[in-house]
Amino acid sequence: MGASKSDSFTTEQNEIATLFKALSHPARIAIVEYLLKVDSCICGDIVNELPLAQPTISQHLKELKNANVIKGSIEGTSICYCINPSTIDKIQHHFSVITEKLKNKCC
Amino acid sequence: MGASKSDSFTTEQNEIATLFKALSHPARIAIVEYLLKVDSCICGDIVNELPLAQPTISQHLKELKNANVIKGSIEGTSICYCINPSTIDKIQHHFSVITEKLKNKCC
DNA sequence: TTCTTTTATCGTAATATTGCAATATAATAA
DNA sequence: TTATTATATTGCAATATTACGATAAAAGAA
Repeated sequence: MGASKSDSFTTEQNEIATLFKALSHPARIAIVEYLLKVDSCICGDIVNELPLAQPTISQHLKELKNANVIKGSIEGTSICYCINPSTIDKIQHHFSVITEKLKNKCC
Repeated sequence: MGASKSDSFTTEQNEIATLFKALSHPARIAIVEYLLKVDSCICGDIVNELPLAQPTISQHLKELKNANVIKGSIEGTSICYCINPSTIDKIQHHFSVITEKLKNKCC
């Protein structure tokens, strides 16, 4: 074996895990931070900003897009990527539920 | 190549990525959810709860512990695992910073 | 049209993750 | 002491991820 047994878990568990996986690489964190810094941007900017080759960044952008962390829209010759606020909300909600459950509990 | 170029990114970027990586597997999400449900628990409970073999769960617990998502303390013959609230706080803070930056911005 | 720019995809090598059987370790019970 | 119970570690096969050179595709410029 070696593949994760995703069938054995709920859809919700798989979804939130997929979301976290999208954010589990420093390059993708750096991309999100850069998008936040400049609000929206052209992909070429990211290629100049990060110490990775263009195909690698394109691949990371694809993963972030698949997980709905970012959105991309064609703008002339290049593509404008930006953060998808609803996904950020979703993650934040997940943690606020955890925080709520942690209240009045100790170990 | 194949290894992630973590040297090329900041310590903070690597730290938060490592945290997300710990939460990027449905089994580990299920473990966190179970710990929240019962507050604290004995590892054996988790083995009975999840559709994975004992060594696999032990491995997932180790990863969660390494990332400080959970804490484990010896309690007689078994080990009591529970959520580490400060790590949850750290992640939540990360997202509140993002949410703050997203305000007054649009794409 | 051809050239240039921007981004995506393909192919592939290096490395990491996942899962589990077998085994080891540690602590209590008999 | 020898079980028994609970958890960890080892070793390994299957699979996934990461990175990038080469190449393709798409769109505007000359």
